[in-house]
Amino acid sequence: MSDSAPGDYPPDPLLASGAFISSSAGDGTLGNSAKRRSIQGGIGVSGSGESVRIGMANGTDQMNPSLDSSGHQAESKSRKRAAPGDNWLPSGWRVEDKVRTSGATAGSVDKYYYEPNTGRKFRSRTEVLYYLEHGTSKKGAKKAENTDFNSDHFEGQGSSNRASRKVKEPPAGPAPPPPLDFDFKNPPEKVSWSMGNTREEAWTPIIGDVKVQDSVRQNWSTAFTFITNRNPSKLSL
DNA sequence: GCCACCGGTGGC
DNA sequence: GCCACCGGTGGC
Repeated sequence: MSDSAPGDYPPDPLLASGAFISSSAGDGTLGNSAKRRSIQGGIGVSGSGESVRIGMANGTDQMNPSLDSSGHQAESKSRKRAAPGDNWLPSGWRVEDKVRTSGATAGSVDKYYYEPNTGRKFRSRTEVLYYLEHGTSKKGAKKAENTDFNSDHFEGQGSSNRASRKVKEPPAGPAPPPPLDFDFKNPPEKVSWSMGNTREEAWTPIIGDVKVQDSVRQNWSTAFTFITNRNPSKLSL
């Protein structure tokens, strides 16, 4: 059935920042596959109907206008159904497609988004964007005004996401790390990008002679994703 | 009290 | 008609 290319999953979510690197224009099979709400005859299967993907900017955008002529699926609709794929997801985030197994809507799919560091769960793109902007979820936003910049990044990769009991706003701790950690006022003047070895999908940013940390690069990606999703008109800051 | 899950609908 | 989104609640 599924046949995505074997190399679909980067070894490390931190590497997934392909916002500007479109890998291969050939296999454009992604995106549409999740577009359905099949109601299967056999209900009653318990769990196990889920698939998880790593959030990254997949090379869905084809800058090739003359590739297909069977309909215009441009993104002119930017109200609701604006995200065919998950390209808007900042790198590192996970998406989970959860299939409903009972009830009148059995068979339909719910998407959940997980923040890489805390594992916080979101039910919609709207919620994710809100979180990226405010650093908190709408519901948990009571009076936790914490501008503490906890700049130590974790490696989102650890498989330690499991034992989390309650995933939500830290009741007493500092606010979550700033989702948008990028100094728009002082961007680096020059960045060199190099691809170290062929196996790696990611390019490595270098400023001067110093490699840029992965976490920093990821912040760039997150900021880029957020801005282009949220404030396309304010790109000129 | 929390969380996961389903129901229902507004917008396309 | 399809689908993303969110309200509400049942179960733990």
